[in-house]
Amino acid sequence: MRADATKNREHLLAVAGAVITEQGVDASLRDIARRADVGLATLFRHFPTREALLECLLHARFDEMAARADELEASSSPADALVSWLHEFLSYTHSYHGVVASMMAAIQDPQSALHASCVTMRAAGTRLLTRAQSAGAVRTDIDGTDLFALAGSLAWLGDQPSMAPRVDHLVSIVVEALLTTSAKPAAGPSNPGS
Amino acid sequence: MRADATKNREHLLAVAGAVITEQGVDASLRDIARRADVGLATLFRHFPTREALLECLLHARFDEMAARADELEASSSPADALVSWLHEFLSYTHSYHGVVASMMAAIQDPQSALHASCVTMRAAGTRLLTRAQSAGAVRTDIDGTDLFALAGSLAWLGDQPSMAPRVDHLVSIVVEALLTTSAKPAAGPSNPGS
DNA sequence: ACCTGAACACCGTTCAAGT
DNA sequence: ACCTGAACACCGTTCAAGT
Repeated sequence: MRADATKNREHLLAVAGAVITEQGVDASLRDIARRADVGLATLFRHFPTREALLECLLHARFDEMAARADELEASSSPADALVSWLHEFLSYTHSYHGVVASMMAAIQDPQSALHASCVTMRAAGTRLLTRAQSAGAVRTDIDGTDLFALAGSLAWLGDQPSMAPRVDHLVSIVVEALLTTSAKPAAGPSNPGS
Repeated sequence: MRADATKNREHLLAVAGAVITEQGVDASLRDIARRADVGLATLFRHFPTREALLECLLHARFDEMAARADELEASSSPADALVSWLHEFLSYTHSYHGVVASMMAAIQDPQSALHASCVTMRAAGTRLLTRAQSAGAVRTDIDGTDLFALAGSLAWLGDQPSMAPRVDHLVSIVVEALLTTSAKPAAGPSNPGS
């Protein structure tokens, strides 16, 4: 790649990151090119689709999230690791308005530039989920895609200004529904002590 | 209103209903006017905003949903009424792709043409929720807006083609989290038979 | 009183023409 | 090899001009 091309590409990514953080994933591509002082067609050749641009922006953080799952797997209890990771997923997606819709579309479209990253993300969550299920900490009637769906729907809720303040509360209710240890300790003492 | 105006208005509503059912709430208004064989400006004067058009399309069904809540209140147990109503809410919103996002925005914007209808809808759900809570059938740490949020997030999930098949399962999990009677019968024999 | 075509400022996408 | 301006077909919104 020619030197000016690399420079354009990097500058475009920086500007796109700022604009999308500010306006969401449906921000005007024309506006991004304009702010980057670059021809619109230049943006399109570097990133042939909006999703290709998104992928370059998100790739690093997606990998971090996968690595974070490994860390949590080593350092926390199965249930805590899963719950912590879910919270980090939510706070991350919250910084790019509308990104969950793109992720939901990409996860089942192998043609999408975002596909691989989403599969990686789902795999990381699935790892934590199955570990928690093996430990008997989480109900076994859901799989990694169900977890992905629940996380996505809660993330979407966080994108709605009217509902954002209540998301933490609703997350705790959904988490409680997943954990088998929430056996209503007050209700019945099935096996309380050792 | 002049006779031709009424005719235009009704024809526009019929066409808009068809197009939006087909393409979702973000369908092109220009396309709707075109299919209705009417000038674009005519559509704009009858319905000054997209939400005003949506409101006219949804109003009747919103009222039906509120009436349906009353019926269920009279005919079913508190828990069954709430769960049935939630399912009807989901199957209804499913027929207008993207409508839940509009509802979430409208519920806290009194300026929105959709505001009143959404408040009515939330009130209907709240009625069933508080009845179930009074009967001790549903957890008391959520209110009508939480219910609206959960219903909305599940409806959004149903709009995502990749996740639609799993929504029923996830709904049942969320419902179980709301009901206080879901004391995990398989886990511990607290009170199995009579 | 109501309708309409045209204008305006946007958008994503493509491509011939430049260097 | 890379960039760009201009063209194209869209979009929502507005308004002067028609009947």
